[in-house]
Formats: sequence, structure tokens, C-alpha cells
Amino acid sequence: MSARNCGADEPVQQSELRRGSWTVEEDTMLIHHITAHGEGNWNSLARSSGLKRTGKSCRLRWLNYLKPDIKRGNLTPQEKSTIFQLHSKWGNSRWSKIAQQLPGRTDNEIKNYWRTRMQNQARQLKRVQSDRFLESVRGFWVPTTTLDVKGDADYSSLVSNSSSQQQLKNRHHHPLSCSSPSSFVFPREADDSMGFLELKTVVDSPSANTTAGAYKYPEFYHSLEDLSFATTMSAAAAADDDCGLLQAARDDWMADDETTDTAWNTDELWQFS
DNA sequence: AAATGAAACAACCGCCACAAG
DNA sequence: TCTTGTGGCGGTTGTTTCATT
Repeated sequence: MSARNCGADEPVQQSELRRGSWTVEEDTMLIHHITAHGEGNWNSLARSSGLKRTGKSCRLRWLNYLKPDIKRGNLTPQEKSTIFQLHSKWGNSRWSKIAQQLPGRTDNEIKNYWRTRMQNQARQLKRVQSDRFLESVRGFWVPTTTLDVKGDADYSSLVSNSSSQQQLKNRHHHPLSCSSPSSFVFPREADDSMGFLELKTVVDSPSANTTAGAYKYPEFYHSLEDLSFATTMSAAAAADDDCGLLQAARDDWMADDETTDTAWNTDELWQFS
């Protein structure tokens, strides 16, 4: 807590200030004091009540836990639906506003619920990504990149089925198609300095026949896990036509400036292992 | 029964806006 | 106008509880 908020003239020394979980005694003291004197003016309340807590801490404890009209227990499906609707309308920065629409629920509670929900979704998406996206990388990105290295003349020798060939042709019309035959360049939101993540091909054995360069696969995939468009990628990977949809997903990601707003925090989403 | 992971909950921090002196 | 105190908010982190293996 900032010195400004704590107040240098507080009778309770900083070192004496209690932190962490509230005891039953502290709760009782706070309730009694607010019952007798009302809420508000939290710093003086903290002082006069004898609690070794900051006014801010007292306020939070009262508003989020002790206030009589606080509703306990799980959110109802109706409440969850309301949260979802209002969140899609107002976004992350309006928890208090959302809470106003849900009597008895606090912004903190709603915020926690949403965060848990997003974490859960991120895990599920990542599971999907691990399985299906992996296949897609094997079946699409690796062969096409190999072709970039090897040269367009060998299209049909590497990919025999017609759908794959179509995908390859599509890729070559994609704005993100690499200009250099030895690298892909993906946008990466988290990288402020560059804005791009370059995934270079790695030639396994430079001394061998290097006309057919190949990715060192695990390294390649590890990098992919950083990509913030993985949400849309995963959605695509869950569908049948992985490769085609992967391209569409990549397009969407590029076109979607709101990516960071629709998730809790896209960086955060992918920190879970 | 123990270990592990996920979900829920509680609390704190930093920042900001506003009002009063 | 500037400073200070206060309240409020969103973001983050730590802890507890519950479920699954």
C-alpha cells in the first residue's frame, strides 16, 4: 500500500499493521464499529475501532465479505449469464458496473469468477491445440515450409492429395506468406519491440543434402505456443478442415484488433502449462 | 489415504479521480 | 493552482477447498 494511502500520521505504526486473513475477532470489531458509527471515512474508522488494519483493508473486508446484503454461495446460471452478457458489452474494466446489476454480488467475486472461467477455457483450448494443432503443423506448416526451402517445382512430389495442394496454393497467396524461403514471420502481440516472432527453419544437418530443409520440430512447436492467436487457431483446429481453417484463423487474428479485449489477457492465457 | 491439479475465495497493490483546504 | 486525504477500481497474487487420480 502506498504511503499516501496509509497516512504517515496513523497512530498504528506500519510494522504493527496486520495483514493477511482477518480473524473472527477483527471481523466482530469491525461489524460492531460500523453498526455503531456507520461506514465511510475508513481511515479514521480503522483508527478509532482499534483495528490494526488500514482503512482500505477495513473497507474491502466490509464491502466484499461482512456487509449484510452480501450473497454467499455459487453464482446461479442466471447470474452467470448476466455476467457473460454484460462482460461482452462492457469488457474487463467494468466489474463494478457489472456487479451493480447483480445485487449481493461484489465486483471482486465477479472478477474472480471470470478469471477462473478464462483460465479454464485456456486450459481446454491448449489441450485441443496440443493434439489437433500439432497434427496441423505436421500436415501443413512443415510440408509447406519444406517446400519453400526446396522450391515450388516440387509441389506435387511432396503433397499428393488435391486438397493439400489447394491449401498450398492458398498459402502462397496469403499476406503472411514468408518472403524468405527459410522463415515464417508471425505477428506476436506481446512483443512490443518487434511485433513479430520469426520462426526460422533449421537445417538438421548442413552437411547433408540441404535442398530439403526441415524444422527441428519440438523447437518449432514450442515457439508456436507463444502465439497469441492460438485461441482462434484452436477453434480452427477443433474443426475438421484444419488446414483451411487454420489459414482462416490466421486471417481473423490479423484482422481482429480486439483480440486482447475479448480474452482476459492473452499473454496470461498461455502461461499455463 | 496421499498426491496432484483445478476452482473458488480472500486480500493486497498500484493507480486514478475527486474534493477540501 | 497545488497538495493532501480519501474512496474506488481493476489487476494480481496467495491461500483454501474440492475433486480426481
